[in-house]
Amino acid sequence: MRRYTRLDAAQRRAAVVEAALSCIARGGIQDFTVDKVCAEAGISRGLIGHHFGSMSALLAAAYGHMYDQVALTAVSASADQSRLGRVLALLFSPDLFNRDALNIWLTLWGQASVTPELRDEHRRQYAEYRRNMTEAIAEAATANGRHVDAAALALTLICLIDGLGVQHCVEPATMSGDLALQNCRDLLLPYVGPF
Amino acid sequence: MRRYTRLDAAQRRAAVVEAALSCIARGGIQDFTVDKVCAEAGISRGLIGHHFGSMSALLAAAYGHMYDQVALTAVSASADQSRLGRVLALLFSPDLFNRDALNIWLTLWGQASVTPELRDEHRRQYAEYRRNMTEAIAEAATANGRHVDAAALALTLICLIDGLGVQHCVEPATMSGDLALQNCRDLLLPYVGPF
DNA sequence: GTCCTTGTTGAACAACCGTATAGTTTGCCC
DNA sequence: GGGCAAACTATACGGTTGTTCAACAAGGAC
Repeated sequence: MRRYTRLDAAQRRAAVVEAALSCIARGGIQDFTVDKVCAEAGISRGLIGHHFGSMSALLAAAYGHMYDQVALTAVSASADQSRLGRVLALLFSPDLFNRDALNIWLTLWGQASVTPELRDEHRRQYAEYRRNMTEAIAEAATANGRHVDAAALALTLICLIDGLGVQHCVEPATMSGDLALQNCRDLLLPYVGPF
Repeated sequence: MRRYTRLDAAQRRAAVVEAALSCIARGGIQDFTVDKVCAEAGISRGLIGHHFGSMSALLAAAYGHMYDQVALTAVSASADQSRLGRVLALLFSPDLFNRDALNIWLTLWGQASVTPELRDEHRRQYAEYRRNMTEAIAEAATANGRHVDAAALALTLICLIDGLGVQHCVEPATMSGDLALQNCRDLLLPYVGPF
């Protein structure tokens, strides 16, 4: 009888990352431990070291996976509205705007503000995030014949999005995805007009 | 020779809380350990158990201390502007809007979203926070003869404030206190008018 | 000066942490 | 069906975790 099934290295890595994120969603960074992640993934303790080398490397991989997931969902978004409208609808869809996912983000931010490697990666990712958002805002504004400081507005918008996420994470009843989306639209409307 | 100096229980508790917050500011929840807090406070390991019973109780006390600190600073704020203007100027003053303090908040939010006791306390405190902000907004709006949904606007504003704090925490160069304050004023201006 | 409350120490404890490593099993290749 | 790379298990290890507890000492009361 088979005692275990081998997986391709890439597949196993993905499975372990998934398990790590589940643990973080459930109990924050306190539940990001060798024992708990391995139990969640159904593997033995040694495998994390074999595939990732260390727990901090696994955390970095998990961080990257979160961004990949957003980018992946972005591709499949419907195209029947403006780019800005699409991005916002995506960010507040149940797939991304839910307690588990936002709890993971909150935990990762806390780690990023303390761990140099994670912080650098965060800044790289956020720079691209800001660039994309700036473009989307500029598009919407020019489509309405308006002139705005798109970069500044994008930064503000991103901060609001993050804050709405924190609120949903700690007190979901007060901040649904729909309400959060509406808040963002209200912020943008006076500047870029309808989109 | 004296081997140590006794402190009043209240004073010692305050000193330990202060040390705990220093540790959290430096290294997040990972540095919130018995050894590190005691070293920071210059006391022996047994004293935390004696004064707080457990580390989670110490964390709850530290959480409360953070709110007390904001309330205390609020009392000493100058009165030469509207209440809303005062509150915002206070929240983005260097005393409250700095990396150490915001790193503590970020860490505490992450814990609150995972620990039931902390989460309940957070909700209580935020309910009052929201109430105060709603009143301040309503005052400013009526002073300008405008009518707004003050409660909804207060919730949005608070989320923006939190998001700006996260941004400053992880990437201080992109979000100064002055810029954060301006962002909040820009959010409010279209609704409540000048304040 | 002696007592007594209580703030404080320091060590002991079991449980858990992340990492390293030696040995086993799997499944593909030839 | 034998060989082989590598995915995987299982255990051991030193260090750190939070908590407990008996003994000590400081400083006011009297």
